[in-house]
Amino acid sequence: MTARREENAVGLPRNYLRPCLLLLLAEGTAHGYELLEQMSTLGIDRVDPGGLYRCLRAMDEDGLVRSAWEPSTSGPARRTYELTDEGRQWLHVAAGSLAEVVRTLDRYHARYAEIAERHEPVR
Amino acid sequence: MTARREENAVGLPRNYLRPCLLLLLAEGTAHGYELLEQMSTLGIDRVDPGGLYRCLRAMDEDGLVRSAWEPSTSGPARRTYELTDEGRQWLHVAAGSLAEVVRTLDRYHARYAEIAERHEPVR
DNA sequence: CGTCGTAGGTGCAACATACAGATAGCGGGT
DNA sequence: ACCCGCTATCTGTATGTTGCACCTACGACG
Repeated sequence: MTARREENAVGLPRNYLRPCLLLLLAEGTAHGYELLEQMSTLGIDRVDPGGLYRCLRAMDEDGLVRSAWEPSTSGPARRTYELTDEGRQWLHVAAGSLAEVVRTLDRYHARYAEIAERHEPVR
Repeated sequence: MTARREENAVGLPRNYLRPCLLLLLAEGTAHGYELLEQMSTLGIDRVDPGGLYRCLRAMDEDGLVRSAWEPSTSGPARRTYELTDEGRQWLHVAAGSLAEVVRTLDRYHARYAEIAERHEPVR
């Protein structure tokens, strides 16, 4: 039970993190913590740092990004991530998929509106 | 490893099945197998029957739908599902959440288009 | 009788995500 | 010197959602 985060709510697409990170990296090289903060500008707050770093490493292994340790002048060392050509391609594909999702969801909504009308007469 | 079903592609929202079934049921009482076939009209092909029936039973337990066995004249017995008021409410909420998802995805796309422009100059 | 179409169902493994820490460097305050 | 808070990365584990592979059962048709 444990009242989980929120009674099974419908949420963002599966595997949404990857396209988000790729987009941010397409806008410019960055390191993990920076990306973590910028995620909120994409409409996601409360990103799990663990998941984010794991995702970055997975993308590194998949060759979508290239990483390099950057000795910091102050504070702990940071790993900067740079998008590869393959990553850019992947981003393009993902953007297409997301557009497809939007189309599907629009169809859903149109259909929902139709039946909702029947319940709430024109005011 | 097992060659993963499909290179981790980005897909539809989490828990999308529920809102879909609720919408179809809002259009009229139906039984599982019927819903299974109608799912394709919502843009989802290849729905897993197991998952669908499980989802229906879960919604029944949650009070979103009411089910009744219908003795069939020919073929196996079928269980018909009817939307409850609570289910209708839930559908409304879910539709709102999905609209929110679309808004988020639109923002994503706008931002993607901006950087894509830089790579493909105006032709 | 075998097989097809209808109808509902179980069990399990893989995967994605959430939660909860651990570690570690640096700077500021006391 | 010590702790605290901020930056920064990472691990371990529980939980939830999905997909895959099956199984049962009824009726009709050849």
